[in-house]
Amino acid sequence: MDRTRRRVGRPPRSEAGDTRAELMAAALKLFSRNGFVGTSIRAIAREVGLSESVLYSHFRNKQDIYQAAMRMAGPQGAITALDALDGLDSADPANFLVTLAERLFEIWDSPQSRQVASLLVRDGLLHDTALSDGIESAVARLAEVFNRWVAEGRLPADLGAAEDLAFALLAPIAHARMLWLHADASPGQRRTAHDRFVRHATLFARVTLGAPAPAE
Amino acid sequence: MDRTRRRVGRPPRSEAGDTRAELMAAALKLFSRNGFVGTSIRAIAREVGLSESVLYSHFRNKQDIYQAAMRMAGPQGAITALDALDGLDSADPANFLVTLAERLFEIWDSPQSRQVASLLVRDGLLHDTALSDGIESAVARLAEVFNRWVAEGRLPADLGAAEDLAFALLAPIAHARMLWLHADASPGQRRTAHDRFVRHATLFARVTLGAPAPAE
DNA sequence: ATTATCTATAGATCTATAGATAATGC
DNA sequence: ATTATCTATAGATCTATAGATAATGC
Repeated sequence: MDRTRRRVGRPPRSEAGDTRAELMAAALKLFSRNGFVGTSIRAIAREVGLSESVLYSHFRNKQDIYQAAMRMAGPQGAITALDALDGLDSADPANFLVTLAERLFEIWDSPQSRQVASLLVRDGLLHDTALSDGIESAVARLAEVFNRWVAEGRLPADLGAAEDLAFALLAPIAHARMLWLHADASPGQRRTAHDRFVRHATLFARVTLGAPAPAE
Repeated sequence: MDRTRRRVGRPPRSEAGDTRAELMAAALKLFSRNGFVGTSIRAIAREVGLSESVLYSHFRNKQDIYQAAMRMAGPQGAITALDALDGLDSADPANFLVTLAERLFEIWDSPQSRQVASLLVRDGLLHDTALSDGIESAVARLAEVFNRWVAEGRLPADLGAAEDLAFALLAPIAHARMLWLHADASPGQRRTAHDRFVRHATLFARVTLGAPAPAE
């Protein structure tokens, strides 16, 4: 990351790294901290220790760097977590819900996911359909699980619409993510997030299923 | 807002408006849309139809405009809504909760509140303590109400910590606000937000109080 | 010959200031 | 005299390009 200033000309093999990947990581870091307009090509190059013109041999323009960085970070969302838990949902509902919260925490606590969260929030992507679509489809996906539970008699039918229940479980977790799992969250903030994730899932399980929460 | 280009010199009385207020409103609008760094002094001046140098006779610098605009918009938060409902909480708990959701919607649906929401989300204020402190104190304030209800036998004592319950009610509402009650939300998005606010409060009341929701 | 870097620079902003100009209110 | 605006401009960035330079791989 912090190479010393190079001399003119192509650097020798021994000093070569994966420049493109380093540039994308630096870009994601700075974009997430200062936003798209708040981050200059120059600043990204300086972060990696290169001249700014080198970015134009790897990317077409600033927008292209942004897109490449977002593609690299990938969409590690709630849907992924739900898919991974597919086998577990027929076993113990309360355990499923708390495990889901734990799983979401693990995914969203990684440095890169936290940078993506900051970036989503910053650059209008929040107000783009990207994030709200993500929430909507995760809610719909979880609602299917709840409907199945109702059909199987594992969940009372008179609580309310499955979609409303799914929103009531996921929205506080998504909210805690945005508040406390961002790019430069302190260890304390990350603990707060974890605490909120688990306590909310536990409360939700107890109130809707009438069961005590499983031991952590 | 869209005055034609003025001629040199102080404008006659007939054309004078409240320039300072117009500048702050324009600044809030543009900051909320494009962020602090994404908004130039020049753009704010052009929005009001004045030369950019006029901003320096009303404000010290760009940062000063930002602060003035935020102060003008004011902190119309959940605490305000809770205070306004103070008399109601001893009457009908379910009604109190749904009324709170309606009240929060009214406050946060105004154009200026929506601009503030966008701005909070954009310029790191989300990651500043400002917003998370706001949530924390609103949660604490509502938890007091819940504790009183438990003491009065209006709310079952075995549901969980009052603070967790308060978070479970408020976080989805705050989340829906950030997703759908932003600066340039469509009428459809604003309806979605209202729908979410009310449906969540209704569900929450039914599940925790065991009572049917009051008619809207 | 190709690739990965560099230096230098054009042209477009942007913030902020200096100083001119014309209306207002005493 | 004071106030509210204007024009003009200095100085600092920023994006993007042109062209030089040195290592690599055939």
